[in-house]
Amino acid sequence: MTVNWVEIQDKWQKKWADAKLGVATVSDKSKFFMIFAYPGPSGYPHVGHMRGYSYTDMITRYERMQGKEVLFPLGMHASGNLASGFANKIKNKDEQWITYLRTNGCPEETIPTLITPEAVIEYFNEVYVEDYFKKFGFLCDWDRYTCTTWKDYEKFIQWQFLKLQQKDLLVQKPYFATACVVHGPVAVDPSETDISKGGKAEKQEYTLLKFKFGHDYLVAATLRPETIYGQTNLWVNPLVKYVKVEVEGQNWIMSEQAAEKLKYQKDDVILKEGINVKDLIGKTAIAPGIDKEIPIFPASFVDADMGSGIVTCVPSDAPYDYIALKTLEENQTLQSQYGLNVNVKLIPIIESKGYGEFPAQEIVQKMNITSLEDPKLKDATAEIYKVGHHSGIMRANCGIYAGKRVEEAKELVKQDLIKKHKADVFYDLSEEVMCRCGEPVVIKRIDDQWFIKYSNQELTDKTKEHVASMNIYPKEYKENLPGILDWFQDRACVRLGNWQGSKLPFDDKWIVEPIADSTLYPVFYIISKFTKNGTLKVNDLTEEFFDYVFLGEGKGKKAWKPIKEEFDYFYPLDINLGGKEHKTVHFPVFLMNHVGILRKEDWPQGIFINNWVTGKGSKISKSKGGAEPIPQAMEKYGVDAMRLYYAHIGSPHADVVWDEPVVLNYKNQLEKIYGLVEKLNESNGEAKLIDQWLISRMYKHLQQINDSMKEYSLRELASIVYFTIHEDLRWYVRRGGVNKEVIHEVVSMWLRLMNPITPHLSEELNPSKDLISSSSWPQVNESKINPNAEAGEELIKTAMDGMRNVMKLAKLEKPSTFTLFVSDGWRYTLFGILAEKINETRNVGDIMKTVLAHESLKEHGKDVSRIVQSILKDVSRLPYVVTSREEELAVVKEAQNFLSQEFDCIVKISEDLNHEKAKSATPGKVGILVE
RNA sequence: GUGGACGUGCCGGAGCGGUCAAACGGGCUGGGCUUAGGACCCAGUGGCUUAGUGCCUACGCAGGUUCAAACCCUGCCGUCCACACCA
Repeated sequence: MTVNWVEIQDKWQKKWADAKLGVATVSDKSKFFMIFAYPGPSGYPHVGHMRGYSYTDMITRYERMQGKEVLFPLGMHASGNLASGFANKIKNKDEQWITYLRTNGCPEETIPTLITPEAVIEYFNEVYVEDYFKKFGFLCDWDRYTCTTWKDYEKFIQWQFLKLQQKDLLVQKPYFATACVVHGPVAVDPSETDISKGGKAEKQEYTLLKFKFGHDYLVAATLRPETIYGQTNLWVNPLVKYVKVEVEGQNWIMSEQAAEKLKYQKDDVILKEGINVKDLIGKTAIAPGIDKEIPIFPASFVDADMGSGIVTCVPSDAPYDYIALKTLEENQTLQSQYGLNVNVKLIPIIESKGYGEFPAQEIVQKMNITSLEDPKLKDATAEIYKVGHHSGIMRANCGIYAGKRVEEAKELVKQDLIKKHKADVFYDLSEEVMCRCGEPVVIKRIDDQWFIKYSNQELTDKTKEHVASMNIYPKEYKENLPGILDWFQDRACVRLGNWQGSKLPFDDKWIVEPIADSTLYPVFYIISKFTKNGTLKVNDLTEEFFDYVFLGEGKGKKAWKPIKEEFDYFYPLDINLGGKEHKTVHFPVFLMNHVGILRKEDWPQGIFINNWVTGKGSKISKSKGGAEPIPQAMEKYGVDAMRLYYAHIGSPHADVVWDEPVVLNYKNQLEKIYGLVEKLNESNGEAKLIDQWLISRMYKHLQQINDSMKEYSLRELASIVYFTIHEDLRWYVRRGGVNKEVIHEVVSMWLRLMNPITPHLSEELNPSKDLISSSSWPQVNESKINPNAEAGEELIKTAMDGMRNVMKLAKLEKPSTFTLFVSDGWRYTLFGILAEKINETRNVGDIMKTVLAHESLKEHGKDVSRIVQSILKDVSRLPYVVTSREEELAVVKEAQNFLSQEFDCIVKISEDLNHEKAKSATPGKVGILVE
């Protein structure tokens, strides 16, 4: 059978739109407001993105069916430089990107127009909504769609920053930013949106040690200031060009490259002259902190691009230093070339776990490293650094730091040296980074950088307290959040340069940085409706207006009343859903801005974290595949199959792998269901015993679903609806169920349960005119839950198994006659004394307590455990409620009918309780005799 | 480094102290249907078995708590993720 999914999708999406199902208005119902972290215009959404988005639609559909007034709005986070990055690639006719646009269905004539950020944003505003969200069946309130680069949004952000300032949550202080030498600040991260190279680079804080050298200073950059006590000499590289520069009135000597970088971090770095390396080697300098004169030696491993191009040598704890020293000691030619007499004694300074006095020496010997070229040196350094940092204790010769942990001493030594002007701070990148424009990226000091004061103790405490009352899924994240909030420090919130975004209201050279302008925005969906429909003009969005609507301050104009009413109705936000990448930045700032600015009753109520869809064996990415374009995927699998895949393949809070055959399986499953429902609809027959079973099962499933949906366990919902119920219905059909009324009742329930995950299928299979998407969730009817009916089916299944087994053993192809011996099991009463307890509770622990407490069982002594186990097994098999033997036999009669058909043979029932087969049968089951 | 998560059958993944040789899918094997393939339907899929759903061995490794542990505790090994102008 083939189902035309595309046609079905289009048909129902149109009907939903016509019925305006997504439109949210103030009503007397209770409300449900949910969003997902809006996307940015970085490209087309891929199968990974659609996962979390789909969850939002599933949850809001579920809540809508619970009778809530649902607000599910959407927007585009276009701030930052994603759009300009995108536009630049098209402008530069980047083949890869143009192909990417084509494969994703961008019309040929549109491609050349996407050369400005504005055009890119506009294009994606359209594409996201029309080709992705609507096509995925999302029931959003499109009247509220917003984009962060629109004028009305800017007004809102400016208000937000005014409030932050008024609440003293903004501060200006120096900042060391990663910046392109031409374009200003850029983001250095693995996604490489701003840069063309070096995404993995880290900003490292070096301590710049100043070695007195005559009237000048040699400056050596180190990541381990605490090791100054072990310094034996300085390293310079004879092949590196060194220069003398004037910095803050002093002369510093460093590599030319370092001086270049330092210009961005210090004022007035004036180049004075080049230095001849030969004038350095063999001389001495005064080491800071220990005030000791140490020699300057040559070493080839010193890199002009790293740090200052001068390295202080600590051979006891730095493998490179140790090997370099060894090499030099053994190289008499080199020594005499520079007139050196190298005879260095190692100084033990750190007590590292598992190592002796000289960890560097030890590890180098252990790893058999003899040359500076050995790549293992890197690992050795990392290992020593790790052990030293982690477990190290400063030894007795380390002055006032003796006995302190390395971790602690590091910071103290640094601070102390800086205070005494014997050191400075220098930032550098751990590897080379290039801007998209081809210029190098450096670390640049910005003096008047604005920060949001997330370190504010009151704000942090209030937020932590609020988190405790929130609904957060998964719960592990709820436990982590307080820690994250404590750790969260002040964060730069504006940037200089040509970015998309809102201007800072009181200092308009700054553009609000994209993370800072996406923190409080759920409130804006209240406003966007009115700016879009013309009720509000951009100029109406004054501080007074926002204060009135969002904070309830002031009297407000009459025209603002309905807007405030909407805000008061829909706020607070019930759930904000976002990927796990948002855990440490987006969600904390989202919370803190709400807490910092809004009234307590408007603080968010919930967070839902969804994990990723990964490619097979690797992260999903545009180049590596796995990023199957959605339009093609929708056609190939159908939207419902994809939604079901998302819901069922794994917990929302675990990563899953995008695996085509698996998605096809889900499509297949849906088609099986489609076929089954069609077949069921043709049924028109008698009521049978099995009807009660089916109805009972359905209500039990519903109960279970309702239970798990309290936590939005979409996987559980999917599992029951698409697999367990499907299986039940197949059994129903197999057992000859044909009751039209029952089928109608069950299918109608089933379709409604399907709506959150596969809305199109549910509508398509619905015979009635009313939309399932606007119907209500089925109600549990406990009186229809019938344990006896279920027990009966259990018996039939067991008898079937038994018969099959017996046939196999007797090697019978087709026996003529079976006799079923009904054991006395239904009234079987484990040890007599337990009967009451078992009837009272099915809880094994409770039964257990009775067993253990009972005198007469003590005789079983040491073997209690075993007895307990056997009792428990029997408990589990006792089919629910003890009834009369007549009822028992009625069920067996049912089995008799069914089994004789199934096996095409004669099935008899014997009531002979003394027959050996009846006696040997497990309680609650049947003994079987075959002839 | 800091913080977090995870490790179950041929595979994906349930189970979160007793109804567990382990749901549900997939794969594989056998049977049915069919001209054939696909789809669909049925059965089987740790080992041994005196056949009684009985015994044994299993849920990364090693211990511990308990009448009872895949599930709780401790240590170890391994995998993955987030860490601040990327949203």
